Amino acid sequence: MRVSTSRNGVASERIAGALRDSILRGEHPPGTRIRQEDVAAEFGASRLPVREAFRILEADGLITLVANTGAWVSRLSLAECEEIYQLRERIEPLLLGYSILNLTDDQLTRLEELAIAMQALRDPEEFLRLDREFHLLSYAGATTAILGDTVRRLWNTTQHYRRAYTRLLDPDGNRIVHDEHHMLVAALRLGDTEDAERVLYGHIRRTRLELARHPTLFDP
Amino acid sequence: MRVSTSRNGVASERIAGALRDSILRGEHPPGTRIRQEDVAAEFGASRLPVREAFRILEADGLITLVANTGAWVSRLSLAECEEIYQLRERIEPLLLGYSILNLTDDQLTRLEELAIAMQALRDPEEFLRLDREFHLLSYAGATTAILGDTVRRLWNTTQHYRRAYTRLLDPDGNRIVHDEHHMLVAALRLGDTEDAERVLYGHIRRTRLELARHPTLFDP
DNA sequence: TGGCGCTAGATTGTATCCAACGCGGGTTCG
DNA sequence: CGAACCCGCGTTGGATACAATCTAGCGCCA
Repeated sequence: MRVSTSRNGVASERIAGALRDSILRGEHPPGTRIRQEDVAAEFGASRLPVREAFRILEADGLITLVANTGAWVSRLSLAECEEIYQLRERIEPLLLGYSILNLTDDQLTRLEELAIAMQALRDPEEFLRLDREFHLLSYAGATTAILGDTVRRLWNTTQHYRRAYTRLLDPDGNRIVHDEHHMLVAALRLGDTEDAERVLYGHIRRTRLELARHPTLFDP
Repeated sequence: MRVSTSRNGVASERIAGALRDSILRGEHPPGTRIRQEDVAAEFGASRLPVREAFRILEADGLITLVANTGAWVSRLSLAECEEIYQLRERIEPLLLGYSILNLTDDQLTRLEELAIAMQALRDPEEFLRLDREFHLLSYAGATTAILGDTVRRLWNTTQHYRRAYTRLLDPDGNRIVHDEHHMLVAALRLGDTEDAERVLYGHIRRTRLELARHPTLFDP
């Protein structure tokens, strides 16, 4: 999965990238209004590239545009979030299958490091970062374009709720998450596609069920 | 699945919608360059809303933008098309599962009409239109937002290649397609989710394998 | 007192104008 | 004769200026 580097120096894409990152970092929680002029001033540009950036982010599902009215950071209901997780359950094993046989030894080593490092973390923000790196790295062997982009979009739209969930979690109580990560690494090392896909499926599914047990995360 | 009607009168979205339709109708085959000024003149607008429309269509995967250079109607390789079909195999049964129990009698009747009507058609263009209506209607009972949009995007990006494939097909030789459609309708009528999902999976998978037997469709 | 309509301000949508970038043809030099 | 460079044109990218639309707050009236 090719990580789309800031493809070119065009302002609208730079702005879209920076805005995306700041939303993913949680600097603008769902429901926050984003004004064109504010963003334009922040980046020293006119409102024109900002509008194009908004279109890009709308397509990413990160913001919601209403004509003649404005832009807001997208909000998910619990039902929508479950929908996305069910999508992920079915898609990500496929992507992993494309990736598994092309992972290098260095990447496998890094995956194992990440799985170990995550166990010791107490800061939810750090966990979120490493967990994202872990899973996206496990897809790095896939050369697919559409599939990879789709998965990354699903990760992005749910990032805020993953953060909220991680926050209220006991850092020591989610041992099963780490077990699953280690099982995944083991299967990847063996090149055991079937096992890797099944572990990943269960990992995502379990998270979906956990999320559903905390509906208040989705209250406005 | 809610069909997104032209949400509002904003020029950029009207233009995007009209351009999308004309691409889906095959008026601009993959690889065709699309100039901002031409489109602006066609719609009696300035280039500004056209640029926003391009961003929308780029996110749809219908056109490909290159900074400072231009926009082209997106082209798919065989590998990418297979990727999309594998995605569809996994996603559309899920969407169908959301839909099946909410389909009305009228919708089921219409589905049966479509399945019958398609058998008699000799014009590939007509077949394409009805086949699309058939499948999207079978998802009409689903209230999901993200899932429905994702599926529609996958249909849109592959539309041209479905057309090309349909064209070189003997109208009488694809009897199995119609059998599958009828089996699907029967399962939907019974509310047999498992059977409906399996038939749909096989339908999409078989089409993928057929496409793979015609690699020349994807030559530039 | 509560609901409705109106107006002023803010915010978004569009058009016109200028700058920057890429591509292609022609020329020149090895 | 071929290849590299350079310049000019066409196309896209961006900024400013103006029009259209929405929201919020106020006053009026039942």
